[in-house]
Formats: sequence, C-alpha cells, structure tokens
Amino acid sequence: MKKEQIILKAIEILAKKGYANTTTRMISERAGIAVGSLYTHFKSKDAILDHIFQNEYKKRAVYIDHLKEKECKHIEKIGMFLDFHFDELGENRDLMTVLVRESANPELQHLDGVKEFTEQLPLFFKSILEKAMENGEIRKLNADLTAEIIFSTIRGTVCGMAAKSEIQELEKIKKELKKFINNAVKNQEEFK
Amino acid sequence: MKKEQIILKAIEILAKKGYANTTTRMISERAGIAVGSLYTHFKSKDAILDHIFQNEYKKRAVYIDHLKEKECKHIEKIGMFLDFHFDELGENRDLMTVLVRESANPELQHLDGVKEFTEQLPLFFKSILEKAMENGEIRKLNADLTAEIIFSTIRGTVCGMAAKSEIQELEKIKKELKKFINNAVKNQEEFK
Amino acid sequence: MKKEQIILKAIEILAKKGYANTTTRMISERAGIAVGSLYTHFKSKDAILDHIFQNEYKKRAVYIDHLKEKECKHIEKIGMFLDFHFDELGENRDLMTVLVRESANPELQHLDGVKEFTEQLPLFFKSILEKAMENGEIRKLNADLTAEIIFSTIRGTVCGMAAKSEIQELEKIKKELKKFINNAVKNQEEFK
Amino acid sequence: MKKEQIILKAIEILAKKGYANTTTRMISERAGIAVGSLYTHFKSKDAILDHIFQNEYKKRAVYIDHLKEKECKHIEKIGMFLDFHFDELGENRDLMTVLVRESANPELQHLDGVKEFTEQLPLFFKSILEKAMENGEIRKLNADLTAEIIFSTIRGTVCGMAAKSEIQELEKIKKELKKFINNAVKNQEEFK
DNA sequence: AATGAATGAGGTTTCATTCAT
DNA sequence: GATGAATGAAACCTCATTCAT
Repeated sequence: MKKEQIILKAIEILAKKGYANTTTRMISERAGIAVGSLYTHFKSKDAILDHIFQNEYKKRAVYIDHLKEKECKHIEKIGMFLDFHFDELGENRDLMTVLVRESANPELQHLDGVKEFTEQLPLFFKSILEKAMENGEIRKLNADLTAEIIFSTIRGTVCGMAAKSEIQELEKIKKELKKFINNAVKNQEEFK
Repeated sequence: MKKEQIILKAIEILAKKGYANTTTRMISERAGIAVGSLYTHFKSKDAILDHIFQNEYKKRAVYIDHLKEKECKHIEKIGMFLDFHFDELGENRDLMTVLVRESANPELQHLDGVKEFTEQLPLFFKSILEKAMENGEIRKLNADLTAEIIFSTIRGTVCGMAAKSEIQELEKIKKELKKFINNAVKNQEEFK
Repeated sequence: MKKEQIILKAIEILAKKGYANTTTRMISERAGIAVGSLYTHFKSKDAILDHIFQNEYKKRAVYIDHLKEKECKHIEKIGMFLDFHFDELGENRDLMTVLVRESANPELQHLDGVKEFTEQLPLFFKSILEKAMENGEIRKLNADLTAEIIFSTIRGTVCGMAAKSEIQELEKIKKELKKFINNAVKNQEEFK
Repeated sequence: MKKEQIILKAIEILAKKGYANTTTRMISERAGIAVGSLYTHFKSKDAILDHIFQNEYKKRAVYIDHLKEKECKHIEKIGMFLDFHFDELGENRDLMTVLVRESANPELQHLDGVKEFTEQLPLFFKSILEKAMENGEIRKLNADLTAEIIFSTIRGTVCGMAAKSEIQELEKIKKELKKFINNAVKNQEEFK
C-alpha cells in the first residue's frame, strides 16, 4: 500500500530531523513520488504525523486490552508492556524516536493521534498501579503521578538513549530499565 | 543588562511554542526592541538558545562541584540535585521546559551549550552512582545506563508533567519522583 | 446526456464561486463522476465555460432571429428581449450569474463563446435602435453607445441585484428595468 | 510612499488580468521589489485589493458629502457624480476597471473595502432619487431598485465599454450615459 | 468510456538575516 | 548601538491535466 510506504519513509526523516525540520519535499523525494502526490494520500503534513500516532496508539491499545485479560500479577504487566515497547523499538528505532519526540511537541498537541497517545497510555499505567496496590504487590504510591513518571521515564529513555545505541545494547537497556522501574514501585515490606 | 532581558523574554516564547515555531520577530517584539537589535547581542537565532543552555549548564556544574565536596552519603546527593533542579523549576518553569524539550531536538545538537548539557549531567549521575555502589549504599547496577535513565526520567517528567501542573503540585511531584528514584536504585538488602 | 449533466452542475458551482475559484474536482464531484471523465467530454476546464456561452448565445440568436421577423414597433422588441432574458433568469438564476460575471472576465475573452456573447448581443440592440430611430419611435441617440449601455445595464443589473433577490422580486425588477430603459430611449416629443 | 507605489503597479496588472490571475510575484516584479517585501506593506494579497477599495470609497464618500450640501436640483447631483466618476476614469482607467470588475467578484465580498463600495454607493443614489421624487423633479419610481439599476449601469458601462475605448471617446460616452439616465428617470409630465 | 492516483509547476506566505539610516 | 524595511530562498499546498488500468 502506497500510503504505508510514504509513512515508512517519512518516519526515517522525521527521526533524523524532527517534525519542524522535515519538509514535504524531503518526504516525497525519499518516497520516490512527486510532492503533490503526498496530498493524494494525506490531507496535510500534519496528517502524516497524526496517522503515525493513530496507528501506534491502536497497536498499543490492542496489546493493553490483551494484557488486561491476562492472569498474572498486575505489576508484571508493566514489565510485559515494556517488553512489547522494546520489541517495537528493536524493530523500528526511528518510529520510536518520532513517537517519543513529537509526543512532547507543543505545536502538535492538536492532533487526535498525539493526544490519545499521550493521554491514554498513562491512564493504563495508572490502572495497573492501582490494582497492584490493592493486591499489595507494590508499595503505596500516588498512582496518577507515578503513572506519569513511568510514562515519562520510558519516553525519556527511548528518546535520549535507546535511539542512539547499537541494537545489541537494547537488551541491556531494557533489563536495566525494568529493574529500575520494578524496584521503584515494589513493596519493600516483602523483603523484611 | 539588555542581553539577559532578551533571554528572559525568549524563554517565555520558546516554552510556549518550541524552538522551530518561535520567530526572531516574536522575541524582539516581546523584548521591546527591533529585530535588528537582536543581532547586535546575538550572532543568530541559534546563539540565543546556545546562550541559555551554556548558562544553565554552568549553574549546574557549579552546584555539582559544590556537592562533590559535601560530606554525606553519595546517594543523597542525587536527591539534593533533584531538589536543586525542582527549585529552579519552581522559580522558572518556562526555562525548564525549554531546557528539557530542546535538549532533545536533533537540529540543535551542534550547539556547544546543548551538547554539554546533555552529555555532562549524566556523567555526574554516573560518578555518583559508582561511588555509591562502592560504598554499598545502593544495589549493584549498570552505572552508565542507570545514569542515563535517571537523566531521562527527570527530563521526561519535567517536560511531560511538571510543566503543566500548578505550583502547589510541584512539591508532591518532587517527593514522588525522589522516592521513585531512591527506591529504584537502593540496596534492597538493607531491608532484609 | 452526460455532457449536459456536467454543464448543469458546473453552473451551480461557477455561480457561487466564480471561474477562477471553481476547480475541476468540484465539478466532477458535484456531477458524480471522476475528474478524468470530465476530459472525455470536454477538452479542458475552459471548454466547459465555452460550451455554456456557445449554448446561451445560440438560444439568444434564435430568439433574436424570431424577433426580427415579428411585426411590431422595433422598440417593443427590446422589451420582449428583456422578457426573454428575465424568463431565463427566473428559470436558471445561476446560469445568468455565470454568463454575466464571466463575460467580463479578461482571462476568458479568448473563448469563442464568450466573444460572440459579448460582441453579438450589442449589435442586435444597435440594429433595433437604428430601425426604431428611423421610424421615429425613439429619440435621436448614438446607437452604438446606447446599445452598449443597454447591454451593460442588463448585465450589471443581473449580476449586482437580480442574482441576490427572491424570485417574487424578479417581476418587480424586470418592470422597473423595462420602464427605465424605455424612458431612457423614448422619443420625448410624443408627450408634447 | 512605497505603499502607494505598489498599489499603482498592482492596479495596472489587476486591470489587465483580473484578481485571480494576478500573482504576488507579478506585482512585486512590476513594482521593482522582492516578493517578500510586499508583505512588509500588506498583510496579504487580499489586503492590497482591500486597500484600493477603501481608498476609492473614501474619495467618493467625501465627494458625496460635498454634493449633499450643494444647492441645486437633486437630480443634477447624479449627473455631477457621473462627471466625478468619469473624470477619475479619464485619469486612471485601470483603477476603474479594477473597481468595477472586482466589486462583482464573489470571492472578495468579505473585504471591508469592497463591501462598503458596493453597498454604500447605491444608498447614495437612493437618497438622491427619493429627494428628487419629493421635489417632483423625477417621475415616480422604486428608489431602491432604480438606485441599484443606476449603479449597475454605471458599473457595467465602465467595465464593458469605457475600459476599452480611446480617451477621446470617453466624453461622448459620458454624455450619452448622462442623457440615458436622465431620460430614464425624469418626469415625463413636464413635457406635456 | 470511465477512473482516480500521479504529476509538478506555480500559488501565497514566512522568516532569519542584512544594512543603510 | 539601534532600527526596521528589504530580501529571496524555501515552506506548504493546489490544481488542471494525463494515462495506465
């Protein structure tokens, strides 16, 4: 599908240059089409980014629904979500860079896809944290804030670090990050 | 000093619009001077941002030097640095938003100030973590990666959350974040 | 006939937006066909307008021929022509708006249909005026100029006013305009 | 004044090509400046036309105020206004062409200058016609409609004819048009 | 005949930077 | 030092037209 082909090439450039420094001409050239042809597939430059975020949000929403029904400790689900996230990262580093960077771009908060992505995912973390607290799996904490912190930690880590690293490093980073978050929230009492 | 006046006003706009969507005209108007006058104080638009980052990096470097000589548990120093960071945030929210957002902007990585800011601070965390590990204050961890994770966590949290919140919320966020990081790195053994 | 269907829909849009602001896509969408299909019926966008003008010119030419053979005062023929014109206006307001507006568009003067429409109709008025003068039906006047004035008056009135008015107003406008023109040209002597 | 220089050159092109077919580049080139410089003087392409109409409306409004205070037959004032109009036409044919043509352009009706021009002038004719009727200077007629007809007649005549004619013809056209309008409205009774 | 994705020239507008005053 | 009009490259987007299906 041509539309997806454009998205793929757009992500490459967006990852490297950032949204504001990516021109429609760059995208069209990389995609091997005329500038005008971009507009037969997307209403505007914005719409390309929106499409990317919508897509990725949907993927995550589906996975989260799947997680919700899983029978395991709630807190493990955050680890699983991290796995999912890092798998994606392994497969498409540029995509993650774009998601992470532009989701913090103030000029793009009007896009539905971006809004969903930045608002819904923390809500997921929050609900997991709340259930894990009820179950005594983790220490008492402010679910709202901590959910945002986790979201931010993941976002920041991916942006600042993972994007620059070699593939073989990813596994190490993931392990470190999981341990980091796990310790951060876990119920210290059970060690006593 | 006129130069500092420009910086102050520039930060206000940069925080709200992002670097790419901030024009030199906006800055000059807000600063109450002519566009041309910007260029008697700064070589270019870039240079304004560079100046901001240089400034802030120096402030942190000074504080870090001061911390290094302090006699206390190494791990407490991260907490202190967080305090310092959040005090700044309380005083100048816009500034923090700019630092955090633009330090992740790929188009600005050529600026000396930005480079120092993003490279040197993790090095500081790393050195603290290493010493704290030697001292048995914290669990064994990959100092490199964890330093980056902490940097990213702070960066992400400020950008995604602190910037939007009311002042009275800041204290709560800071406490939550300190506990989060503290737990994440601390030596679980001591609970046994 | 498909061709006429396209014309009909094109007129609707042309009336509302003007030629330059009417796109081939708009026309094709309104006509319920693909853009490409426009070009199986018409050589170009221009050609659509040309076809409209050709059509309407022919209608008028036929009516004028019919008038020429009529046995009545010459000057009454202008009134009759006005009736014919306003009947058309009553039936298809959009069409009249297009004819009137685009016949004054300098970028369309190269179209045969447009040229005929703007050049031939005044000639008709002129010939009537000349005969009416010979017959002493009207005052002495410059037939050339007055013919143009009448044409312009009709054109201007339709464009500026008739197009905006309610249907029930049309009759009033027509009466007023006929009286206006009639008085303007009539032989004052006969009142003495 | 540079702004007026741009207007002058813009009018030349607008007269020849029409608004939609006049590009900002054409205007800037003819005015001997860079494209971007247009925008230091005008907010947009629209604004150039608006400026033209505002200007001309003001000129007419001033003259009309002057006419109102004149002591003479009301109906003579329309003749005077025609004189004023044709004097302008003699001095700047292109300007008149633009005023006349674009005042009928549906895509420009949102401009304040255009609105004033097309709405206020007929109101002036109307008020003259009403007073002239009270005074028995002219026959009984619908002042509203006739005012519009006169406005349209002038507009149409200028556009369709005067714009194309040689200067020496103008005087003839003006005389013919004055007589035309005069007869059209005058009180036939006085001839009895 | 009908389609509609693809084209690319060309439209309007923005903006960092310069320079004569 | 300060000014702000002028610059022109480059941004996003439109649209009449074509052509493979």
